[in-house]
Amino acid sequence: MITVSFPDGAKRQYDAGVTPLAIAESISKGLAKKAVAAKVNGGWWDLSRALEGDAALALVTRDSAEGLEVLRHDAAHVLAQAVQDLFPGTQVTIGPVVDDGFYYDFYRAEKFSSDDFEKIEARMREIVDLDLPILRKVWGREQAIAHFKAIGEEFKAQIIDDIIPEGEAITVYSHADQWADLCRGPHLPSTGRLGKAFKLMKLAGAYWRGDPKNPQLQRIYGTAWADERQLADHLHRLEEAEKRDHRRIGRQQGLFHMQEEGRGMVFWHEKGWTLWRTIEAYMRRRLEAAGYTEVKTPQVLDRVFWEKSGHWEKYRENMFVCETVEEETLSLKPMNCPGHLQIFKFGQRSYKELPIRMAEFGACHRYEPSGSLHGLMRVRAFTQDDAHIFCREDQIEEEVAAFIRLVRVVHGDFGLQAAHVNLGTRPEKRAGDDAFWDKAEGMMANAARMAGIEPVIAVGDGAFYAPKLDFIVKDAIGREWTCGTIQLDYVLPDRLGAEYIGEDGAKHKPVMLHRAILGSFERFIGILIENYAGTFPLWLSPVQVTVATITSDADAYAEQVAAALRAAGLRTEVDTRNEKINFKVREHSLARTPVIAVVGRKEAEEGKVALRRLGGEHQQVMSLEAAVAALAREATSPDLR
RNA sequence: GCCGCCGUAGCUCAGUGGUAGAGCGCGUCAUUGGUAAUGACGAGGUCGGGAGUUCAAUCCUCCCCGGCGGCACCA
Repeated sequence: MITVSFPDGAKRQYDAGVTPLAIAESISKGLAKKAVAAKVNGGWWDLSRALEGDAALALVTRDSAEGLEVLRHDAAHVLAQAVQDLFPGTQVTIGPVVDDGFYYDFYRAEKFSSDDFEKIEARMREIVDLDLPILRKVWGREQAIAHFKAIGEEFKAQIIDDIIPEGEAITVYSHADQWADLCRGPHLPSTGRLGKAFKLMKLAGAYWRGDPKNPQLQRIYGTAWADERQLADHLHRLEEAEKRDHRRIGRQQGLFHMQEEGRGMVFWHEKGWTLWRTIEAYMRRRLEAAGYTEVKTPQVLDRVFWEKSGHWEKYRENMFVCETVEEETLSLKPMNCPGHLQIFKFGQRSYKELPIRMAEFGACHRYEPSGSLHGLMRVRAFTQDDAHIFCREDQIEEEVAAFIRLVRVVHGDFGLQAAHVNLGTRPEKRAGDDAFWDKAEGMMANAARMAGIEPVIAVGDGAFYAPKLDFIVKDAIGREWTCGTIQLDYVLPDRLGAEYIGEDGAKHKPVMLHRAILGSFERFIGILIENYAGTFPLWLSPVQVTVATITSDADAYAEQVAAALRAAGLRTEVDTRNEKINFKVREHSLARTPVIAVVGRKEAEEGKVALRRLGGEHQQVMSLEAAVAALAREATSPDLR
């Protein structure tokens, strides 16, 4: 007999060799049905794998996050079997679980097409219906390599050879005797338990082990859920997210466009640019209040300059380089930092001036790989809300902490919820010894704690010269975006010879903090469009009020109303077209105008306006003065409230 | 950059080996209507670009460009 203890503290006796599935059945039929795997003494365990000794057992059910992972992993295996059944000669590689689903990478000379999905899904459903038992076997290393080589699975053999450490048990899971895959597990007791709430989603290319020098594989993505309802919900969420796509809304609302002669470059139309300028004016005020000064540095600088900064050597591939008729070689700036250092170095600096917080809305150009471009999210010409804080080492923590507080306020003002803060620690390839990194990472973590935040450690994610903090926010539908960063830098000030005179009269090197809150205006506006789904709050909306007339008798009065609103700083348009009010209301509502001020003969006579809020069903009739005052108050930027 | 898919009117999309269609939008005219579509008429396309096959290509083939989804990249 063995003793099995449960998460709630209960203990029960079973015969040795009992399986978690049998235990689940002994507790309740429902539990047994919902179970997909188990945790034994904290580690994953198959439901059908016998327990030989005392154990702490937790059953994992299909409706839990961990249970879904097991399901998805099995879905990947069933996909792989289906593909190999239908397309003999296809080699399998790996098939992990990802957010919302799974994928499997295949190697096959012929191309898959999404037209094949239907056939593959049908075969997957057959495999589920067959309810094949999933069997776990432990093999010796040589046996496993020999087996996979013998059946032509070169990639699998390579995984064992290269990735799995000597001495580690090699487990193979099979679907009855039909199909087998190298896998760590755990897996369901049989394929029937997977259910049919899965769907193949898309086809993509991927490199074997992520390296472009390796063979190109074909990746099939799928999604899988505990039941049909969850699958339907997921597909619905995808549709909703697509409706928020900033490229679509940007076109619909006339915010911006891009065209092929300027890949990765944005043509900002009037409304989009208004949004930009509103954000910029807001940021300028926030920065000024936080003790920043603003500068502007050249767009194009000589090659020699970039050689000194190190960019010519390290960043050349991403730079837009141009030649002049006088045979100079110049480059558009990919970053603002070297420029800011020139301003710092101009004349002599005293420790009394530090910290210097030097901001620039710096327009940068980077030659990004063509395949990485994506709407406003990844562009080749962008404007950073950049700043560099030059300070003494003992000022770092305080500056970083103050920055974190500023970031939080700004993100909140744009309706973005703080998710977490990542501390990127020492990468493999790095400058500086361990003592330096210990100290630098410690300072960043400390600063975060000073601002009331426990950072999440992102191992190896730091810059090569120092650690950084990245700020992750959540948008209105729960998607996460990395927005805002602060990076420590001892290297560049040194390399470009920045110094200040200390209290002791000697020269010292300043430390530099690179930081951005929005990142780039382009990307941030893209995020905002998706966060608000194009329905911007009043203070941000490119058009805040549209004055719409009912009859042409009110045209003159409408202009008067608009003039009063504009005088109060409200971005106002007038619609005196010869159209019915229904038509105008519909059109301006679809255009997401926050306020429609309707004026007809009655309002003109009484000096009133009828305000209709976007999405609202009622109108508020009030005097023009009252409307102007109310709207002006509501439209106030959050930093001025 | 690599792999796959896609490219028809301003937008969303249908369609055929015999030089094209819808809805919305746009223009003109009529209509002055009280809170989510007034009606009539009209204009608008080298079917992404180039080459090839064919009596004939928007349709088939190849190359190029671009878009989309991934991968890789993001000192």
